[in-house]
Amino acid sequence: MTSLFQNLPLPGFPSADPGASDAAMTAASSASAAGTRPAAGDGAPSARGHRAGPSVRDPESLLTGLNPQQREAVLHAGSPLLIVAGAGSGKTRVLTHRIAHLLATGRARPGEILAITFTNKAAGEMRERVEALVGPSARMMWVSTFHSACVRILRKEAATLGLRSTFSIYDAADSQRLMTMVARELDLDPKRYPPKALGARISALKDELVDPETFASESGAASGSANDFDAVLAQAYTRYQARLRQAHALDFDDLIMTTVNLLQAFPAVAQHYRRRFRHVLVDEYQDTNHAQYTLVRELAGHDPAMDTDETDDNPEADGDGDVVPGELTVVGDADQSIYAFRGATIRNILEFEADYPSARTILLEQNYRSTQTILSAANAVISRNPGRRPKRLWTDSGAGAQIVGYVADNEHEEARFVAEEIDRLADSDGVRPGDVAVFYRTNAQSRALEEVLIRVGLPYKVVGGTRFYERREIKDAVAYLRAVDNPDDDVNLRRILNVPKRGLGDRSESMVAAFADRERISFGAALDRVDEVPGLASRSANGLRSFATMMTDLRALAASGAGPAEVLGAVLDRSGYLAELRASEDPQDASRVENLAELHAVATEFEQSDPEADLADFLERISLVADSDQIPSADDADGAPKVDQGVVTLMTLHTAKGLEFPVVFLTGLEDGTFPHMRSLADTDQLAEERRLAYVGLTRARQRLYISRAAVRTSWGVPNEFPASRFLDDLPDDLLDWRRRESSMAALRSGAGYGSGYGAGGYAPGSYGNGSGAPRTGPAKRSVPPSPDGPKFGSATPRPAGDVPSLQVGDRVTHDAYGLGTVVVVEGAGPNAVAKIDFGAEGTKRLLLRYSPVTKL
DNA sequence: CGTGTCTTCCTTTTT
DNA sequence: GGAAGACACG
Repeated sequence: MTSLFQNLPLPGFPSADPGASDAAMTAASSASAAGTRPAAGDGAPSARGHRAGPSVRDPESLLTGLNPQQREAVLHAGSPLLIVAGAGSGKTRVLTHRIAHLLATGRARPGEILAITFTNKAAGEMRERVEALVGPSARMMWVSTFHSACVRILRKEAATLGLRSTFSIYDAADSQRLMTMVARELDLDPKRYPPKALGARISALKDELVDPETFASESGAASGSANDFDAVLAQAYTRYQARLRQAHALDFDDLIMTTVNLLQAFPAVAQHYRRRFRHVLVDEYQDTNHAQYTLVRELAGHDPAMDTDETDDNPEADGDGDVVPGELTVVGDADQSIYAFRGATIRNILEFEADYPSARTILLEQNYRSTQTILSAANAVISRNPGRRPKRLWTDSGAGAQIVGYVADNEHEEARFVAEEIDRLADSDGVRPGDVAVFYRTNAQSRALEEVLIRVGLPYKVVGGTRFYERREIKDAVAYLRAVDNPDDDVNLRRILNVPKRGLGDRSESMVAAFADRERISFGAALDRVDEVPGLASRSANGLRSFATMMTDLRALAASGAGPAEVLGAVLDRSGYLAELRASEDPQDASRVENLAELHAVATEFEQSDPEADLADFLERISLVADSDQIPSADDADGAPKVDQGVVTLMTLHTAKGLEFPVVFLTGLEDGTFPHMRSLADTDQLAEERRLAYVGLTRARQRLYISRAAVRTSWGVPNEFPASRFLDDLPDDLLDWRRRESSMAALRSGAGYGSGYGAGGYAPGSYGNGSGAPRTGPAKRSVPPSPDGPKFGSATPRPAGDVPSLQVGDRVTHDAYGLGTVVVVEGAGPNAVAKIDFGAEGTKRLLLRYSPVTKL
């Protein structure tokens, strides 16, 4: 989110940030934090570092307590710097001290610093910590996410690009709706060209800075030599961008790409920012994609092949010629790169030295977070990744407790174990709920955990998942606000046209749309001319007219200076949205009302923290909130008046990056769950899963638990999963298994089902330690399910030898789908995946080990 | 012509 | 077990 610098003036005119509360937007949990912050403009530091006035801090004192490498990283000057920071190696400390040192020595002024992080939370923390070191002047730095920084630049320079400075920002859901509209307009068969797939490809293209024209010519679409899909994609991309432009909107990827385009097309603009940002610092560099990488280069200046040292007292090259490049510092860890799926490329960090030949690299390997046991486990897992630069974390803080392992029969049992263990730790070690985090691979896994936590009464919070801003009622309300703010925002306008129901269906909508198309105006503009739209039934016309009037009135209200909260109130009122929900019997609708009240509270708070802000500012802020921005912090009282015990935090492994907890539960360690099914067949993806495991393991400070469920129900069907291959990598002596195998496995081996397993089978007691045996499912399909075991037999894994070896064209039969033909085979052996066409049943992608498929 | 229910996908991970 | 689209009904 953008809150931390919400009120910073645009580039070039530094002034104080009134300190808008950073935690205010933490979605559902928002209510608490804001009120405790200093009011806008009172100039008091919001954090602990109470140094009145422009504190001139002794630079030397900033080095105390740092190890030699950290110290070096703080002091380095004169060339690009890569800090390879292992997990828990004090990276944030180094970054903040480096910034503070720059300021304290006068090498930089606050306004000359641009620090980029991936999450707003990280940005807020960094700002607070620098401020604690050097005082309020720190507020003049730009500390923000890539996306927020780009929004700021784009709003300032909008005119240069012929863009409205009040452009809307489309989030993922908006983009997809727009893509669907585009696909329909182009009459695309949604089976062959799913809007989602098109959207994903377009997003990837933007990450690579490929614009529609370039794609059309490079893919051959322009010359007709492209394959079908690319030709369609080129068309869709072009149209999608046109629609965005027409709506005065940018999607997430545009924010970066457009900024890069701006800087590249207008050297004067680029120079302006280069002159301003003498120090560019990028956190989590391993997660940058190509567009972000280029953006950094544009902002920091290309490699200083020049070695004219940029001396301390002449940081400004006020020449008329090229600006002397600023100093670039990047921090990252290739082992923690977990966003390749969305375009991040490790290349950026691996080849930093090639990109910037004069770069200096500093390695931070000493870990200040975890016990040696935890680090050894993490090292063991990550060292299995091929082609990585060797790096070994170490600590001098001692071995600590063993890692506790647990094999549950199913996900409910697993959750019960987690809850009981948290309870036990509270009694025996005084562990508070707030000290504990539970991680999982996919959001869907949170459900079983939540059920148990509710039952035992442990306070918890799920971070991410069905996010506040993705709930239907919130999206609806926000769509209203967006449409009020930007009359040309077709996507949002059309979303709410018939919400709540006003008798305006597809028919009316498409007529208006057709009219808008013909007149080359936006949908919103067409609404204001309803009377000219041909062929409308009078009932529809009336409905449309009163809708248009309502929107006009709401816009007038917003223009008259009403704050976001007031506009929101008016929207909910006049649209009848609230009335409809209130009248409903559905208990779900009651909670929707509550959520809307929550949104209203957020808006009110926003208004109070910043009386100047208008609707557009509010919308911008809520567009850029991230999951990790809602992580409960210690001072986030969240309605707990008693001694603050905090709450257990549930989140995905991805969200967990950058965080640490005294106690960590890593759940769902099953092949197919984690590593995820869809990555089993691909080495690169598997390597990323392994890094994800590494990230998860290294979050723990003192205690680490790993667990798996033998049977896990995913979308209705209980499936049996074998132990995760990552468990094999953990040295036996680090582990204390509380339960080694599931009841079923014990039954099988104990009851003599073990014969016929061959080398791949499990001997009792050998669970989870690396015997080097090939990974196979422990199950034999003929075993009858136990009473509370899986009731659906179709997905029981089988020993490696049993997996049918299929070839394209083979005829097969499936227990549930019947006869089919193999279309594609991916991978081989136990992890082979086949696409099979079952005719009327459709084409399915099946992991053969789990599928009751028989070759005919 | 609009609304309600039935079916189909789905789920990696996110700014 | 959920949301979005397809289809049939009023």
